[in-house]
Amino acid sequence: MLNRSIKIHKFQKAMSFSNSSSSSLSLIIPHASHVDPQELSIIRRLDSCKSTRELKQVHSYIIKTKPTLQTQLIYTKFISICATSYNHTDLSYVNAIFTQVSNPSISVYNAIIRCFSRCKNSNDSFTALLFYRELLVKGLVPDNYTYPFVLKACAQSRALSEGQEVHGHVVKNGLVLDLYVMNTLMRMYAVCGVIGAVRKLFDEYPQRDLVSWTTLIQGYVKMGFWKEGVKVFFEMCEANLRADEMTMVVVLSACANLGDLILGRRIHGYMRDHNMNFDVFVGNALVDMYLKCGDADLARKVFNEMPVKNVVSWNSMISGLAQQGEFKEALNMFRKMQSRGVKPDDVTIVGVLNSCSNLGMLELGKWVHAYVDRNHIKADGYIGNALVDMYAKCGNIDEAFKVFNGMKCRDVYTYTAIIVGLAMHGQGGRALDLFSEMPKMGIEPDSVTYVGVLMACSHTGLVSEGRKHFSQMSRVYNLEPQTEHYGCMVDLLGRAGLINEAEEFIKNMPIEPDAFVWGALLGACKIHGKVELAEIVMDKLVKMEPERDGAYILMSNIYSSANKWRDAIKLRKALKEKNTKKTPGCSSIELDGVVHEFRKGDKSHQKTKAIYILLGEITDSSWPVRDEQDLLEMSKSSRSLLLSSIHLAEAGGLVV
DNA sequence: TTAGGGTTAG
Repeated sequence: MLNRSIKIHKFQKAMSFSNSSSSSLSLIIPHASHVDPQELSIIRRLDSCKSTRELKQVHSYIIKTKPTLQTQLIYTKFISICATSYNHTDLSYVNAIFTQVSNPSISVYNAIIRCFSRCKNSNDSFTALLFYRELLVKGLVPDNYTYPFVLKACAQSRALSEGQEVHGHVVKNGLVLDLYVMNTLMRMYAVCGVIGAVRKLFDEYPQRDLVSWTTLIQGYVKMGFWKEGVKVFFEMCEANLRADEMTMVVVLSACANLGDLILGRRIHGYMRDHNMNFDVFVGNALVDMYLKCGDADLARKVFNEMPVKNVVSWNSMISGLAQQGEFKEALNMFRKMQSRGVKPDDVTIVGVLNSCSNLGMLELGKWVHAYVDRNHIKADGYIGNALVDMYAKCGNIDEAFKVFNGMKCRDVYTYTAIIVGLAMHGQGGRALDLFSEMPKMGIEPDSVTYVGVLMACSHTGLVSEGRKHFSQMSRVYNLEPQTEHYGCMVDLLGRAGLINEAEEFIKNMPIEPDAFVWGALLGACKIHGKVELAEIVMDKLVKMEPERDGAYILMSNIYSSANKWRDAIKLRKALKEKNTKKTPGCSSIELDGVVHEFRKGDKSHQKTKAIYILLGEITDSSWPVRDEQDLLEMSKSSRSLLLSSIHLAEAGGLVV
C-alpha cells in the first residue's frame, strides 16, 4: 500500500513537471474533432515506421518543424504504435510522450494503459493501474476500450481486489453488456483463480462468443478442474460453436493433465476433421499432450511434422521425454536442438539438468553449469534447484553445496534436492542437519522432503529419529503419509532388524500397502535371512504384480543366502516357465560425455564383444583371446569404467 | 484503439 502511494506520488510529481515543460514547448492544441490532412500524413508516416528509433526521428521532425501537429491524436498514435508494432516496447519513451500531452483525453489514457498492460511484467501492469486511477482522479469517464486494458493489467499482476473494484466501476458505468469488457472480466477472475465468479458471469451473460467459452474452459483448466474444462468444451460443441486453435490449445492442455490418451486422440481427430491450422502453438500443445499421455512415438511424429518449431517445441520434447523416463532420448533431443542452432532457454536448461541427474551424467551437467555461468544466467529458482539436484544425485555433494550456498533464494525444492542427494549417498546425518535448518529459514517441508528425511534415517540406522519424523509429518505439517513414506518406515525398521515391528506397522497402515511397502519388507527379510516370512511376502507381491520378476529374483537370492540352493533353482525355473515381464532396470555410465546403458541380455552396445571378453577375464580363470581388436582399442580407463558398469548391472540382479 | 493459446524442479 505504502509502495503504491509512493509510486502515485512520484508519478504525480512527474506529471506536474511535464505539464510545465510542455507549456515551454508550447502549442499542444486541444483534441481535434476531425483529422486534418497534415495529421493524416503524419499518421501514415508513423504507420510505416519500423522501429522506435524511426518513430523518434518523426517525433523530433514534428517538434522542430511542425509544432502545431503535437496533437492528442498524433500522440495517441505514437503510443498505440509503441504498444502494438514492435517486439520490445520502450516504456520510458511512451511515458515521455504521454507527459508531453496536456489534459490527456480518455483516448490517450486508453493508449498508455494498453501499452503498460501488454507487458508481462507485473510492475508494468501495476503502472497501468496507476494511470487508470489517475484518469479517475481527473474526473474522466472510462469507456468500453478502457476496461479491457485495465482488466488485463489486473489479470497480469494478479490484482484481484483491484479487479473487483474495476468490476464495480463497470457496473456503475453501465458496461456490463459489452462483450469485450465481459470477456476480460471473466479472464481476470480466471487468472486470479476465482472460478465461481467466472462461471457466474458466463451463466448470467446473454451473448457468449467463442472467447467467452474458451475463457471459461481455461478457468477450469488453470484451477486443475480438467474434466470440467473438457466437459465445457463438449457443451460448446453441442451449442454449435466451432472451436478455433486457441480453444484447442486449452483443451489439449486439459487432456495432457488428465493423461487421457483416448480423449487426446479424439481431440486431435476433431482438429483434423475441422481442418484446423496446425500452427506452432497447436503443435506444441499436441506434443505436450502426447508425451504426458505416455505416447512418445505420436509426440515425435507431430514434432517431426511441425513446419515451424520454436524453443518451446524443443523444450516440450526434452522435458516430456524426461517425464517418461526416456532421459537418454531427452538428451539426444537437446543435442539435435543445438545442432539446429536453437538457443536454449531456462526451461531447456532445467530439462537437460533433470535428465543428467537421472542418468548420473556429471560431465554434461557440469557443461550445462558452465553454460549458465558463461551466459550470466542467474542460478536461482528453477535453475539453481536443478543444479543442486544434479550435483547431489550425481554424488558431487561439494559442488551441490557450492551452488546451494550461492543461492539467494532457497525454497523447499532446494532443500529437498540436497536432502535427498545426501540421503542417497549415505550422508544421512548431514541431510538431517539441513532438514532441521528449514524451519529457521521459514521453509515448510513437503511430502517429498519427508521421503528424503526418512531415507536419511533408514540409511543411517536412526530408528527413533525416523519414528519421530514420521509422526511429525502429519502432526506438525498436516502431511498425510503416502505409501512411499510407509515403505521408508518399513525399510527403516526392517534394516534395523525390527522385523516383527515392521510387520505390525504394515498391518496397522490406514491405506492399502503397495508393492513398494511389501518390497521393503522382503528386502529386510533378505538382510536378516527370514526365509519363511519372505515366502509369505513374495506370495503377496506376486499377486500384486504378477507380471514383474523382481520378487522372484529377490526370493531366489534369499534362498541362496540361506543355502537353500534347490529352492533357489526351483524358483528360477518357475520364473523362466512363467515368462514374466522383466524389470526394466538398467545400469548406465557416462564416458567422455556419452552414456553407455546396460540391460539384461542387451547386446546392442558397440563394444559388446570386448565387454564380454573382459567379463570372461573376471569370471573365468582361463584367459580368452587377447588380441581382440575392440579390446585393444579401448583405453585402460574406458575398460575399468565399463567394467564398473557391468558390476553395477550385476549388483541389480542383472547380467550384461 | 478493445478480449482468449504452448514448455520448467525434488
